[in-house]
Amino acid sequence: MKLGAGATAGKGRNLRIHQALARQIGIAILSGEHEPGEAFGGEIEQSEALGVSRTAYREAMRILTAKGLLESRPKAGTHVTPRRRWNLLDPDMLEWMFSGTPDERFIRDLFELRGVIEPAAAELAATRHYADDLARMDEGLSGMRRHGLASAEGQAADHDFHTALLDATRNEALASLATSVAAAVQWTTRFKQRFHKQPRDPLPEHEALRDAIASRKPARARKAMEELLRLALADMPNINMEDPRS
Amino acid sequence: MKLGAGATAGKGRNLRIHQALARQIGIAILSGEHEPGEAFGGEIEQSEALGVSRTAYREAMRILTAKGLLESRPKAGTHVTPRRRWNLLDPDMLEWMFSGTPDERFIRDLFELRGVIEPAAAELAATRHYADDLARMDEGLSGMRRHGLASAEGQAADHDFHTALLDATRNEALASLATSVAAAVQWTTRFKQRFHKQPRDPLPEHEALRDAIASRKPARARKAMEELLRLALADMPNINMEDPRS
DNA sequence: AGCTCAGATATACTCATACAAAAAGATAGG
DNA sequence: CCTATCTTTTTGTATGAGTATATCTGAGCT
Repeated sequence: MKLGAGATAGKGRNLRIHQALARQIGIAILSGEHEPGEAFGGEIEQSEALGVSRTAYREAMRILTAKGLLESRPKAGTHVTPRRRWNLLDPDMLEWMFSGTPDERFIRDLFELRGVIEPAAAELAATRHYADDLARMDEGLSGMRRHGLASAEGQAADHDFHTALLDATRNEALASLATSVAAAVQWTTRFKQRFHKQPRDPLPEHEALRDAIASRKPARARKAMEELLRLALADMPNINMEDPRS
Repeated sequence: MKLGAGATAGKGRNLRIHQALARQIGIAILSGEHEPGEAFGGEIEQSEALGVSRTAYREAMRILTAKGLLESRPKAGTHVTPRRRWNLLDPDMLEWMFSGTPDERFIRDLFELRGVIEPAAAELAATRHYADDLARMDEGLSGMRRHGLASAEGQAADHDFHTALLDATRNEALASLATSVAAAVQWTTRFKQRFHKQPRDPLPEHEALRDAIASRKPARARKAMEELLRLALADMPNINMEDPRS
């Protein structure tokens, strides 16, 4: 089993062996290739099968353990932990999860989380933001205007806008959910691009939101964000927010 | 510099060297002993200074890198990453953060996050919960009744109640915030115990919340959770939710 | 003076091997 | 049948050698 060069188009660049291994095995676990509770083979066996040294293999295991995917004890061996213990909102985990075919149900969950976090964040940002927060949001907006949401630059600008908003809450706990929110945003737009040839331009709502925050109206900011999310959801016809079972 | 046996009373049990090291260094970084951007010494130098092998030291670094605290490149060395990249909501990180004297401002942030997550979660749980979710919540409640919130068992039962509620949302993204919410809950009660000799019993609100969920009334469940949080906040006189700057 | 490129160098990274510690499982004793 | 001890498997730790790569240096060119 080879890894390394261009393992996964787009993101698989220049990773050290232990990182590439962690990514590869992490993706395998997240995609359901290994059941929770399943025992991995011993270190020697596995590292040889993968064609890497025991050192590199062990360092990969440390990474996966740190993210709650594995646990290992002497004599007992290494096992996949129950899903409940996985740090699903970890940035790397999200990247791994979405590197392949993402689970539609988890995208729904993420979008729902976004629906919980962002309206509250908008409200807080409206009262607490500083000038530079607004500047960052405006920069994001102009980037979206310039490049459009079809391009990678435009999507990055969208990302920046939402991250700036979360930072403006002056709440580090909320701000560290930026990656999770960004993942939801990313897949929202990706779905839109997939289903509509001519997707609706979400810029007006973004600007309304920005203005509500700039004028320090918390209630209006929340409403603006909720409207933005409502319209975003409307563009994802295949996502059903009502039924929790797939 | 010694580590190992009983490093931090209460939690420092039976950790392997790499885990103990990661914990120790992680705590040091989180408590501000190392500025973001600061360069660590080389592996050889550091591992010798700590009296451990390079293997163990490197594995500790892998763990800390996985949590976003460090990054390292050949020739450049190992540096502390900017705070914005830290995975503050990672369970281990929370444990490390609260092992010493916790930052009061971050507790405020966590409580605010709780205030965003839990009302929404209560609303969702009311419509989506299954019988076993309710059973778990009831078990938590009876544990709180039996032991009281002054005891460790009672606090664990409280923890279980809130975790069961998050699980009842059938949303894995929300559920994986359980540890963060639990940390906030834990410090809420800890503050209460510290300031009031005879802290108010929060059981009535918990029961009202449970009943609202059991009878599948989303709006009432949200209200009940908001009331619970309002009263909890009232018992923390030193936490000021208005001023974002400490 | 500024830029491009080639080389030197420091540093993390990988590998192989040996040994230590821990914990699950087997075995003997009560 | 339960308890304690011994055995053995598996991860954990240590060490030394060698590799790869990003940064830095400086020469040569524009």
